[in-house]
Amino acid sequence: MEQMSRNLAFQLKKIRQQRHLSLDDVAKATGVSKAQLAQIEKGEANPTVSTIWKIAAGMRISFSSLLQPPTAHYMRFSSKDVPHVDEDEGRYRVYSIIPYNPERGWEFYKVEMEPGAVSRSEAHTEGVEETVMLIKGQAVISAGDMNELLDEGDTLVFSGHQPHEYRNTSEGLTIFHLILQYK
Amino acid sequence: MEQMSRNLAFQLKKIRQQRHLSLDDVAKATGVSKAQLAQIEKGEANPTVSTIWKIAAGMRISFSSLLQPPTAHYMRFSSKDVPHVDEDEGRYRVYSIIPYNPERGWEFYKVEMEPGAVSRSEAHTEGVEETVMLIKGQAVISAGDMNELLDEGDTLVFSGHQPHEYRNTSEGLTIFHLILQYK
DNA sequence: TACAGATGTCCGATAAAATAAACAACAGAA
DNA sequence: TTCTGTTGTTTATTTTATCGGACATCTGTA
Repeated sequence: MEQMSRNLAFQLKKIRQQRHLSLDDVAKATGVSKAQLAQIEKGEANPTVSTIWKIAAGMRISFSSLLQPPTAHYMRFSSKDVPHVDEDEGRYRVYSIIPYNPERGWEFYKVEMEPGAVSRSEAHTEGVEETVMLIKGQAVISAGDMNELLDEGDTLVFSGHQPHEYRNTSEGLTIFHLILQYK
Repeated sequence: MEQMSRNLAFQLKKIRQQRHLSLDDVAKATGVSKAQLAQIEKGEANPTVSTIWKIAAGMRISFSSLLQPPTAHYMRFSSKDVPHVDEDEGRYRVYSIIPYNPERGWEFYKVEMEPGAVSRSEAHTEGVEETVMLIKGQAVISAGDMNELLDEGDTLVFSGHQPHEYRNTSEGLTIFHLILQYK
């Protein structure tokens, strides 16, 4: 969420400086007060859509150019404090490595399954694509008429639009990475 | 402005109904209050970016899909109350037919020039492209080393990144359409 | 130096966005 | 019918986005 404010702050300041405009100039061109513009450029604001509209219209730019994240940027997700959810009485553990982000459109999980653990998922609405990369152990993934056994190094891509099931068929811990791609 | 609210209203309601969710469901998934969601779906709200972020993230959709205007829609601009600006002592008249819109990225003008009228424009910042379609009369358009004479039916496209000039070289009124394309 | 203009920041007041809770309308089930 | 749960709407309250104006800082100029 304040991811957005940072992008906005960066892009607005960049465009304003590229055009050699002062805050007063932009305020005059957009109808947004100088104070508010200053707050936005410092990333300390949470503007309304009408404010963003005024800025985009006044500056003759698109929304996307205002909301785009700065290029050549990187982001690190620490292995500490990764939120996780348990199923099947703690024998199926899901770690959210990269949470969903509207700009990105996908999310990334690490999953650990104890021997014999099972997880069932309802059908996700419309176009969700699941990508499973098996790191350690063995798992069977079923959906409709699909029934695939994955060993270490195997990767499976399938549509999540129907109910599906993950099952650890090995004697030990099974670990895999999971990407959920939306829309 | 409230163009935005309408799009948002339409798209959110559409997605919610496609997925057979109630306002309570969406409220739980996004962390945005039911009351606010109801207002948004009715187009009576002016949400903040953080609210939109929460909705997009919770519903696993992108911003663009939330802000896109409904397809198969049309919009009429009446010839009445078209705002216009005068230059060169009223001998150069600019009518704003379609004002700039951040989703569209361009704007549309009708221009009327009395005989001998001249208009000079400063260089527009960065990537502005001008398209002139001459409807009636005759005009010379100059920019840098370009110097083009346009007759009825002629069209000229050029970059507006340097100072340029419009001049009516005919004996009568000259009329042309002008599209300004940004970015 | 003093001055004037321009720039970005800060502050109090106000309008409005967001929430939680109460409410009405409606459904299906006993 | 009555009851119970689910839906969307409305209301009251809190929170905050926005504005206008005051302020401090820094120019370049006389």
